[in-house]
Amino acid sequence: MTAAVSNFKIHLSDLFAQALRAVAPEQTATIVLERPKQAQHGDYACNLAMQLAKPLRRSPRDIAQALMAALPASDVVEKVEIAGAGFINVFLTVAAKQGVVRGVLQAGADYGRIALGAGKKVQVEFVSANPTGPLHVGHGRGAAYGASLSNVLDAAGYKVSREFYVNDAGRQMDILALSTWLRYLDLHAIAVPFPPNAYQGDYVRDMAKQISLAHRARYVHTAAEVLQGVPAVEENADAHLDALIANAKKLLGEDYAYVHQHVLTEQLGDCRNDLAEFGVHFDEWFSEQSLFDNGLVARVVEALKAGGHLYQQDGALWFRSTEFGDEKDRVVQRENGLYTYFASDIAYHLNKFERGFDRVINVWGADHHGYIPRVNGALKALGLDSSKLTIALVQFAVLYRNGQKAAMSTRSGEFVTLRDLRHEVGNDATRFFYVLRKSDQHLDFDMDLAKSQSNENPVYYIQYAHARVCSVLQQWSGDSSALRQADVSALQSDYEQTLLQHLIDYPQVIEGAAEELAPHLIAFYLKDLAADFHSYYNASRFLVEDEGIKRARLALIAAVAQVMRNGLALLGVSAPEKM
RNA sequence: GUGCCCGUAGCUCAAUCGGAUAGAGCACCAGCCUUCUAAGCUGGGGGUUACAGGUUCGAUUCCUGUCGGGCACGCCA
Repeated sequence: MTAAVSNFKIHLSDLFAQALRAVAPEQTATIVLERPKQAQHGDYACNLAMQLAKPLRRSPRDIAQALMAALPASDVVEKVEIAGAGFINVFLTVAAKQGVVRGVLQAGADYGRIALGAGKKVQVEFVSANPTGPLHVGHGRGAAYGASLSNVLDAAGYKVSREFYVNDAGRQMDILALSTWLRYLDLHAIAVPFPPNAYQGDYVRDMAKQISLAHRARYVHTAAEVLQGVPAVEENADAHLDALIANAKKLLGEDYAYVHQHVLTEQLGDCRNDLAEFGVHFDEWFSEQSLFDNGLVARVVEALKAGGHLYQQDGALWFRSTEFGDEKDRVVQRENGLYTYFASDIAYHLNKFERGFDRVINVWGADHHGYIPRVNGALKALGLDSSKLTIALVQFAVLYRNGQKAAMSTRSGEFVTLRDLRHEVGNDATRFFYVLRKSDQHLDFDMDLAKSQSNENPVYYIQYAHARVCSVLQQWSGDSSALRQADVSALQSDYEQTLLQHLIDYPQVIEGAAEELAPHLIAFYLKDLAADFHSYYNASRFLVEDEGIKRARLALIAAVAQVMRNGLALLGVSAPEKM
């Protein structure tokens, strides 16, 4: 079992460990305490007796009986029962559970922060979209997941660095630069057919207009020059594009770098603004080009060569990734002398490891899963500890509009952008919807549902609960900070017990979400907490005559609101005081 | 064809790294507002967990096979 965080869990584990030593000193079973689904099974259940049944050759209930007798007394334990096949169910005293209210109110925004990470440095790299156009809804999920995951890890006590890998070195950027230039030529009445595999979006025309406005006819060349030696599109679309790029570089000379830089800066800036509006921020924007500029790509290839992991074939340089479990070997340097994306990616990962992170997490689209073995292989070949690297795969979000799949293709220009989605659905609902599924599950994002009726959005359900608490506290108009010292011994009802236990669970939810890299657990927890609060709200009154009861209940719901704020903050969702 | 992921209520999804009677929302039916927000609550019907075996005290969970769906299999990035 991993390090327990809850005081109750640690305490009870310790008690059971003592009982185990007394009953069966030679046994070393792990002590598992879980929260039963049903309240009648107590607050915590231990299956130790069933684990021991086989090695001890005794019936589970006998062993449970012995363990129970050997269990040291504790002032937080109300009673212990044996149930079912041999479960040992522990019931905590009400007083012990009530203590959580004060704990939450005193810790405030820090309630739920745990020491699991022990200050270890972890890097989370996510989004890392090619800066060749607006982010689309698929990127949005990676952004929401990566940002929420980073927040969760931060709350779990890790020192988190959020990073965006900028693919500014590849062919795609050249295609974007070319696309922009061709649109620019079009503005200057130079008739060159626009290739079908170039970037079609309107944003390309916009950039062309900017350049034209700023530099007039400086980059104009004749159609004959542009098309000189270019093979027909119908023959080979890729060769057609590459030849156009080559001509662009030749004709523009040093100006090509300007166009290239301009479109990169524009798109990256747009991407950064888009993400910032979405509440997604990065500590580092890491340039792929820098890996070439400082020679790290060349160095890493040399290192692999020196280690005997490379070989020459068909004029290209191959990495023997099959030795590390990959399906086939991979090219790191092409016949034309250019390094592959894989080569710069190895260099990038080496760089990550050299920066001294204890753990590196890559958030990738699930379509990249075939890429994992070669990256791990390369790390091993370089003598690095590949277990420090975790790839978190995020399945694509499929957008549905009018009950039909919305086509998404960056080049065709017929896609729905993340920005469109945010504006139509709202940032809160968008962030929440994205992390409402396990990340490796397909996500059907039904826009019509998300934007049509706000009351169908689960995020409003949680926010509404928070707003209700705020409303009650406002009408009470007392000193909220005084609730920290409130006597909460009046909290005895089933509704109140349920809420207390929920609040106690919160740090463990953080722990689980951090360990499993699963921020969706926070979303589900908050839905459950909100549901229990709404039931409580409908069944109880808070602003009652009895001062003691009133203060106890207000303290409880103030604690509930605090945990909601904390949880929603991790997901990047606001907690409005009024709705 | 090979590899990875997935298959749970009519729909969208849960189920505490093997636990007790598989749970929510939506939809459907019936109720609850002259007192703190009805974007809420209460109750009801809904299941051979795709299928067939196996492992053990115990399987939605682990293993094998079949069927069905998604993704990936470039000297692209």
